[in-house]
Amino acid sequence: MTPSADPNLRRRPRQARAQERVERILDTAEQVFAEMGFGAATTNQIAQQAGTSIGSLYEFFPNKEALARALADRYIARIAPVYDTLLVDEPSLLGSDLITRIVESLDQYFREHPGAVPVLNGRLTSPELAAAGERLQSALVAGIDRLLAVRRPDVAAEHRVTVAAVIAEVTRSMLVMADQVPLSRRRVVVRETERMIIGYLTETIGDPPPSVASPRVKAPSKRS
Amino acid sequence: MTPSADPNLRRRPRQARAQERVERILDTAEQVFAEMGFGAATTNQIAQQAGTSIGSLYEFFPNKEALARALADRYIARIAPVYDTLLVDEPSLLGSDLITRIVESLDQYFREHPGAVPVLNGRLTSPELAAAGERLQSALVAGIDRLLAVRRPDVAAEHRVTVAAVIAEVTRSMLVMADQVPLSRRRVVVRETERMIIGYLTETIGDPPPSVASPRVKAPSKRS
DNA sequence: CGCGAAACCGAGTAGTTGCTCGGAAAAGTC
DNA sequence: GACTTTTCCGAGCAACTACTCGGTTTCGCG
Repeated sequence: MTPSADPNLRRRPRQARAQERVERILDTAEQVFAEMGFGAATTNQIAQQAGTSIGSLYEFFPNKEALARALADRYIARIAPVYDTLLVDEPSLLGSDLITRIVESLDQYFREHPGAVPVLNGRLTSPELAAAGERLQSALVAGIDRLLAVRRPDVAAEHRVTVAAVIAEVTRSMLVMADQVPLSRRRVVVRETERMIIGYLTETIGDPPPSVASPRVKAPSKRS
Repeated sequence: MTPSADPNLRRRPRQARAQERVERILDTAEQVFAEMGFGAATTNQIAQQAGTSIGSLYEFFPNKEALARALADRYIARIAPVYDTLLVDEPSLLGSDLITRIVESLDQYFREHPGAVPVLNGRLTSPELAAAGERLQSALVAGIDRLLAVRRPDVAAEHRVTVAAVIAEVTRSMLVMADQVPLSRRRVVVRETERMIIGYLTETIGDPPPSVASPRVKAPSKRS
């Protein structure tokens, strides 16, 4: 069985030892790309820092760009399930709770996968990685747009997509900021992000959907 | 008078011809750094694309990093007056008008100096340029914080600086987004940015709207 | 003009980079 | 064990990089 050959790999690692090595190379590449940018990073350094040899690196990866591509693919694959659960609608949730869920989940993901931040941030100067970041962001916009469409079918599509894009962008940039702030302030920043977006959403589109025949919803009294 | 020798220049250009050349080199470097990142950019390409020779480039700039440093300094110098007028308080202005002024002025600046966007964006992988971007952002945070302090001396300083940082970050990221969006939608994005920040500010710190009730912004053909 | 200073040039240099290749070691299979 | 396949290695190569240098052209000014 050939599980669809990866075009980013010159040869698929068959033994566990080699698979781990490939992963370790990717982990290191992620780190080095984030530190000095794609252009300035050297494959020799990546290999050495990954505790292997350039020979081994090029045994599996045909060239430097393939490294970036494989990295990008890995991000997409890893974050896909998060997006899937995130962007599935649950009618029992208020709009504001939806925002909270999105922001909190992404924040948690970034805490657990620090290397993903530069990708979302767009700080990695490589066409492949930049494209991956944009794909991720587009998926987020589309998902939020879908959620909005379900809740407020009366809002014009054009306006809706603008709102979705704004929400996605603020989410992204604020979470990146939260990631760079001292750990003790991280929660504060995340909460401010949620407050800001919820305020914007409410004012823009009108959070409580009175017209829709929605089953009653619990109203957690949270705000001031 | 000797206007304090520039440490980024190996020799100061004395003739107009040379000064223009230096500027052109900086303009090109800005463009090339933005396109491919500092690490991947080559000085030979910069020289060629600037319509000059590497010899001339190195006649004035001692090395590649100095190029980035000079570029950073030029940004700081160019944007300083904008910040100065922006962040000076005018008591006649409402808080919301202050926000509008800040966002509009920065947007105008970015429209007139497209090369500045990547710097603010943090997309330029060079310690010097990244530091310049951060300095700019810090200045913006400090300025907003000052404005807030004057208007709401009762708000705790710690909270105030958080709010200022949030406002500055959203301003930055949204203006970068506005810059990358089709020109026809740019105004829309800028306006949404203002609405969002004003809403956040009002809710957070309670902007006292003395006379007029808060203007219900843009509710196009939809009732709630 | 003339002449010194400033500006300009680009082939060349030392060093670095991405990447190859032949062979040694380890793992899998019988 | 013996034989095959996979994995690993790192010296070395062609290409490219940042940067130099000696020489030429242009400017400023009397």
